[in-house]
Amino acid sequence: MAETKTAPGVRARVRAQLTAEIKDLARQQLRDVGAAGLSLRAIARELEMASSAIYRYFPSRDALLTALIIDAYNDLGVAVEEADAAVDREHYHGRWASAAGALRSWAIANPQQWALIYGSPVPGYAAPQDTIAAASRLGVVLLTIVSESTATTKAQDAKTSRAVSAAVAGIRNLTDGTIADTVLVDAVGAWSQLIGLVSMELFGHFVNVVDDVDVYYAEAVRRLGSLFIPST
Amino acid sequence: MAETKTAPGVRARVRAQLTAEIKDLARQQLRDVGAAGLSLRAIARELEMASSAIYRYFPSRDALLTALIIDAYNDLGVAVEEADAAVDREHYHGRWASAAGALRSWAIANPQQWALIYGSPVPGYAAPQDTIAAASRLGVVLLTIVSESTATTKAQDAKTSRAVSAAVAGIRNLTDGTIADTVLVDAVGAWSQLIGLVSMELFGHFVNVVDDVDVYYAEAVRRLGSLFIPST
DNA sequence: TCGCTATAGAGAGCACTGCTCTCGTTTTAA
DNA sequence: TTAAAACGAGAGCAGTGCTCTCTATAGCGA
Repeated sequence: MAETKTAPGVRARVRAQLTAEIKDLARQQLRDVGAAGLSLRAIARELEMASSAIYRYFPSRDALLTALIIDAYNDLGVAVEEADAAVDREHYHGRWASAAGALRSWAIANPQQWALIYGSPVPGYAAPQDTIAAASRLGVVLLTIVSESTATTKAQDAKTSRAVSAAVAGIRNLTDGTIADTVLVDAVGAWSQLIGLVSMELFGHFVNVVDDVDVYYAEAVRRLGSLFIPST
Repeated sequence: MAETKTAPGVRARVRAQLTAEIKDLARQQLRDVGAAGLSLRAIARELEMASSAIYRYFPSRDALLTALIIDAYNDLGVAVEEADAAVDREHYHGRWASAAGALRSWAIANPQQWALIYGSPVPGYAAPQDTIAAASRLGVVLLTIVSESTATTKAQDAKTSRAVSAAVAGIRNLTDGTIADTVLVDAVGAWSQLIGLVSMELFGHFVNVVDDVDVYYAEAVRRLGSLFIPST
């Protein structure tokens, strides 16, 4: 005996914490010098350990970035989910506005992480399978709002072609399947527009174009929502 | 006499050509390894010159990238301008579809250059003033189509708030100023949506979402255009 | 035509990067 | 208690952007 029993894996615990510490420092570096300037050696230096030791926790720089990407997807997903959940279920316009607002707020608060997930794919072009689950959270929220809001009016005839219907078949997996094709097309368009609006703002394309982005974004979201959400 | 008169600057000519050669090799490297992997030394190696000699032509790696960015903006601008010009002036829906189609076609043909201009800002966050002229070409084309198409129906009352009107004041510089506020808001939204759609596709966010992007994009563009272009 | 100056290129070198390999040490599991 | 797995350190390799110094030369004015 005398096994001191330092919990199932005192080593695993310190490992998890050190892993988190590395990611925190990486995020801090992201803020300071951007993804391009993220340096494993600098992180090791700040941790006062040999640079080679970092590789016990992340096998490569890209692996660290991938971990940060997944975290960012989940972070954003949670933010938008909570914003949606904070509004009365029947108030679809409110839910849409709340979710869209949370999207932009999160992006402004974490611009480098936004760039990580919606900017150019940083590594050689590696979109690991691990990310897709986390990545779909945002889409699920937005599509669900649209889907639920139109559930009562689904009798409208969808006069899109069969080709269009097939083109958006994949996205049906994220909905309950009862949504009309025309609405689905508009919803994906609206989704893309939100991403576009936020990216344009954060990446500097709205300079000398849109002066008061707060006001403009709110108006754009409102008009966007009124396209497919039946007026109350 | 006997001045051999080797043209005003034989040296300037070879310099211009070498500069172009460097940019060509850089674009090639962009295609192969992406912006992150672009290496001045590798270019110098292929040119069979000392790495330090490259700095006679571009003072830094970022300067090279900036030059490529400006070229990309102009390239894209020309492509969209030509697509617009190829359609009968009065056929606004056709012009819109043609311009939007050219936008996506160019992006698919030059994905790395698209990433350069609409992805995350690669350098430390330097948006040089030189780029803004080239960058606005796309916006001018899109806004002009919308502006001209609604010129005949500008009598519609713009029931947006004064705040919204002020928010989009900057963009009026790119139009003739007679466009209604509501249309302006929609036009900037449509513009952003096009950027968003193409970025989503190129950056891999449409995997398992939109299966036939060709068909979907065409439909999205059509529906987008019908928002603010009066039906023929 | 001559000579001076701006320009082009070469080479060495600095500080930095990601990553690998080896070698002790320590924790864990059998 | 012992063998195995995990950990950290250090040296080292190949590569990077960029700077400095040096030499040759092309193009200009006198």
